[in-house]
Amino acid sequence: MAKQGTKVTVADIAKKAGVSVATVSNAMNGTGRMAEATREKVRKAMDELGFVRDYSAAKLRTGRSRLVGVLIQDVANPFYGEFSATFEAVLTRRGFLPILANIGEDRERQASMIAEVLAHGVAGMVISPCASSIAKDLAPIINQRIPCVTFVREVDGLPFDFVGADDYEGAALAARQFLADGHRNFAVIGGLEETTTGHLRVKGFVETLKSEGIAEENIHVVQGPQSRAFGRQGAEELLKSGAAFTAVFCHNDLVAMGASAGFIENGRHIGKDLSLIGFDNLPEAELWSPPLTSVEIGPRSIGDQVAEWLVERMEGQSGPARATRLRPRLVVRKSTVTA
Amino acid sequence: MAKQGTKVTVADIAKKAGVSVATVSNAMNGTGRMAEATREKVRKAMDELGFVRDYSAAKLRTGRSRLVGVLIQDVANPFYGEFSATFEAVLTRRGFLPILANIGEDRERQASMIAEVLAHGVAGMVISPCASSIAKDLAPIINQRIPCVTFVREVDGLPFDFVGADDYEGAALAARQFLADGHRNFAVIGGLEETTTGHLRVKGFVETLKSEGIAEENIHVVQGPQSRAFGRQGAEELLKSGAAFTAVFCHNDLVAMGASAGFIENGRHIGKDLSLIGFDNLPEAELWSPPLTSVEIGPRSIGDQVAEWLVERMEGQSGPARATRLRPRLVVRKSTVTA
DNA sequence: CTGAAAGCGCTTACAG
DNA sequence: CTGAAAGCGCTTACAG
Repeated sequence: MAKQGTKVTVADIAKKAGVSVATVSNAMNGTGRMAEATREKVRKAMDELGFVRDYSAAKLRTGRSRLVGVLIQDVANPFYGEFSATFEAVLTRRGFLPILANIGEDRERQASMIAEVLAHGVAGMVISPCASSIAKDLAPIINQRIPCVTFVREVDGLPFDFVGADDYEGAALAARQFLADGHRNFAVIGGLEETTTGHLRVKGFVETLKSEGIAEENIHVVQGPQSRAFGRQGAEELLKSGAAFTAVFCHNDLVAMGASAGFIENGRHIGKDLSLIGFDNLPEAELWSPPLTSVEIGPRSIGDQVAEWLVERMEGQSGPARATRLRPRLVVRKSTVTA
Repeated sequence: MAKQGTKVTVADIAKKAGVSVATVSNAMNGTGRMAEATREKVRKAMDELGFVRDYSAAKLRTGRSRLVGVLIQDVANPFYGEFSATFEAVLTRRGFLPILANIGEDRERQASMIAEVLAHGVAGMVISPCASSIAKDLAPIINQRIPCVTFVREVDGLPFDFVGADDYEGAALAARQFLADGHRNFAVIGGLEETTTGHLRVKGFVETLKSEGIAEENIHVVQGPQSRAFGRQGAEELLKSGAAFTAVFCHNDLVAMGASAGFIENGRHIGKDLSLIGFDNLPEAELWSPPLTSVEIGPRSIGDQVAEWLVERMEGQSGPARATRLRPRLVVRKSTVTA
């Protein structure tokens, strides 16, 4: 059935089907009008010759591509895994395919991956910028005039749509829950201060507590990378400092899971003598023991919104840059108890 | 600095630098020999004009591409997330970029994603085939003569390299641990029988027990999708059946985490009256409460090996298809106790 | 090294 | 619908 060896082109299909190359192209792309019988003839010829179209030739001719760049911190981080899965589902449904690159927290790698992805001629791009990014780092995307949506982490001065969560409010929800449960001594295992998420979550938590009369010396903050390892390390640091606290807010669920292990190993009992709140409400949060109270922001909602906006832009919609911060929701489970 | 509007081509660079297009191309690709001063002139012109090379044009001309297709079940599954991160790291270091597509357990989607990825002119492809796949499903890859490595799930009759884990032996390790701990009544929450992993893990576990004198009626098996949700459902089914068991082997850690929640909600105590073993040793296993005993097979080792073999093939290495099943290792933690 | 040219496989404007 | 042709931006063989 499939011809092997030399490449099958639209010209071969045209000859086989007894039509012009223009008709083959139109049949493939659903452009122009044509009798159903003609379309069927073309389809049959393609099948018989084992035709595989060549998007890179089409891209060269039209300037249009069906590839989309996705630059994230690390796809092994479950938050970005969930995001990517949703984003990919929407994009492939629309006929696009994602090119994925992990950039870590490395501005140099981010720059070189932006360049690589652009060189592949993507139709659009989405990026959650690495820590300490500034607008200039993303300039090549602007110069290429391709649509881009940033997400999760915001960078000032960019002409791109942004989709994130209301990090400040999410942290405030955690603070209010702890206060309602009667806690008076707090700790935070926060994310990197050089990211908007890291900064805003610590800020939202601390400011909310202070506005309710909690003194600064009763709020102990450590900050670092948003990883399981740092969660555990943060827990150990807090314990070693001798600080008194009964309620711990973590940058995200990964950090909370690491912290949970760190606290338990050192004799604390989550959901008994220690309350713990995470962020993201990953699938594991519900299954955790005890089930983890978490601020839900929905990587899947973010993925959907990012994909929608990017597709709109790729389809030519113009207008000023939009920004949305999805409303968080606190999912209370057994890791939080009254003081 | 960067010219906006019209596209900057090698011809523009050549004119600006006062060299030929051949020299520009050679400078870009490190081909031919040339004075360092010439190379520098070209680099400078590229910078000043904001040149972005066009791989799709190069691909059309040479037939060679720097894109690689990655077809997996679901990147939101942490196992595939870890795999993808490792694979991506190796591939980008070698100058390739991955196109990622999730195929679920859907043969039709698998077929259409294979076609899409091929149409983008990838230099190679890696795929963990969906359940019930047969060799014919992957025929388009063979016809296109592009290198391919399959992994995790094996399909008979394919001329591709395969990288997986020794699933049978991994399950046997779990069985032997339970036996050594004195258990006599067992349950399995297995994966889909239509995948080699699902089939071999159940088989390895059950056969090992039987060979040690355990009767079939003391081994209760349920099988289904390798998800958290099925883990919980499987736990509930097993409890409802009234079967007696003190040791449960799960297809993987995701299933084990779901099962863990299901058992705990129904009054069982993991690491006390119930022993639990997972598979994959995800980062969460160590942090779980109680820490989860798991068969380690290493998505990262698999990612490394798949990437190495694919790159070798893309660089032209021929020879018969290779297959390796990485040796599993049981990581014993507190979710397993003596009966 | 230069310079001029061909050609990869498409899409599309054009005349019929 | 056909048919013939141009051209997207590269790489590369060729003669110098």
